[in-house]
Amino acid sequence: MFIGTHENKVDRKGRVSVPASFRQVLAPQSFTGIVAFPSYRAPAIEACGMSFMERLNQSVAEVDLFSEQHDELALSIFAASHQLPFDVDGRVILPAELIETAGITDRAAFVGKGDMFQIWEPGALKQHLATARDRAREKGLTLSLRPKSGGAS
Amino acid sequence: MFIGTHENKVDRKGRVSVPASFRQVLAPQSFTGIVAFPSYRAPAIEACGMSFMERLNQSVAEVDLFSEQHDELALSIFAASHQLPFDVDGRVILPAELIETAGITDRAAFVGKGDMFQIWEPGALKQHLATARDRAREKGLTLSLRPKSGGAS
DNA sequence: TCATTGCCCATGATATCCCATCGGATACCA
DNA sequence: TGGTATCCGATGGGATATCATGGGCAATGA
Repeated sequence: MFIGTHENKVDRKGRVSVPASFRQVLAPQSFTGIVAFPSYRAPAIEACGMSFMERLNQSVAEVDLFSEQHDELALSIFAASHQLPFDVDGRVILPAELIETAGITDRAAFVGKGDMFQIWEPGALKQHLATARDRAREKGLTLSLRPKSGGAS
Repeated sequence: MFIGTHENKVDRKGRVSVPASFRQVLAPQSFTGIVAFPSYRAPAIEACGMSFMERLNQSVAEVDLFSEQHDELALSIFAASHQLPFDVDGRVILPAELIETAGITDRAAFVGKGDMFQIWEPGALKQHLATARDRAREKGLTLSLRPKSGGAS
């Protein structure tokens, strides 16, 4: 699972190290790299491993092929996504499009979210976390825990 | 899996490079090239590898997976399909018929849809993506994620 | 014969590989 | 306990491979 926050440098070539602990999560997967796409609701990059995308693809495949719904679903998931392979040292190059949506310049913050993680401009992340915490407190947000059975990983 | 959007140039001879990442997906298949046919509902070209066409063929044979209407649709797809072999450098020549349905001139945008991909005139794709995104949001399209193959998550 | 298609090579831009360095954390030793 | 050695992850930079693209030329077919 992707856990914790790690801030890394984006070098002059646009490369940034994916945190080692995140790479370990992805290590068993066939594609050695990440899949990244713009977040719908925040100025951030969402990212996951290839196997997560395969799960999404399976879900899409259950919708009738050539239906309008299938087309919309598939496009909204895959069109804006980028496959970012690791180099030998576990770095990726963030495409210009994603850099812009997140407002990233020379630093990038990786935030674990369990199955996925996000990549932020560090300042924007700090603000976002602060407001998120306040809102959660205001609303008194709670979480219902799933039962243990079923073999969660 | 076909992921992401790639815009390439159509040269004077009508050749266009299929994105390298798409070629890699097709590499293990027997036919080194793509299968393309006009989109049923959009001004675009639908495309996939030969093995996906074979799956389509099997699905048509098995009645329970496809309704009769889909059967007709699938047959018309086979009729309108073109096999487009790669040249040595991974380019294909789009037939005039497909060029016209998509309104392509000198640029072609390849957009991944998981098991398949589409080829668009870049401007038309941009519009289509915008409307598709709005529609998806309007309808509140959601996707029930399939459980991991190993167990519930 | 001409037009088209497929093969081959050249080119520029970019990404990838490979190696060196640096710093923090831990392990080790006296 | 203090000091040092070692490991590992992050970072920087030069050399190389890959990709998209353009053009020449030969094989093919009408």
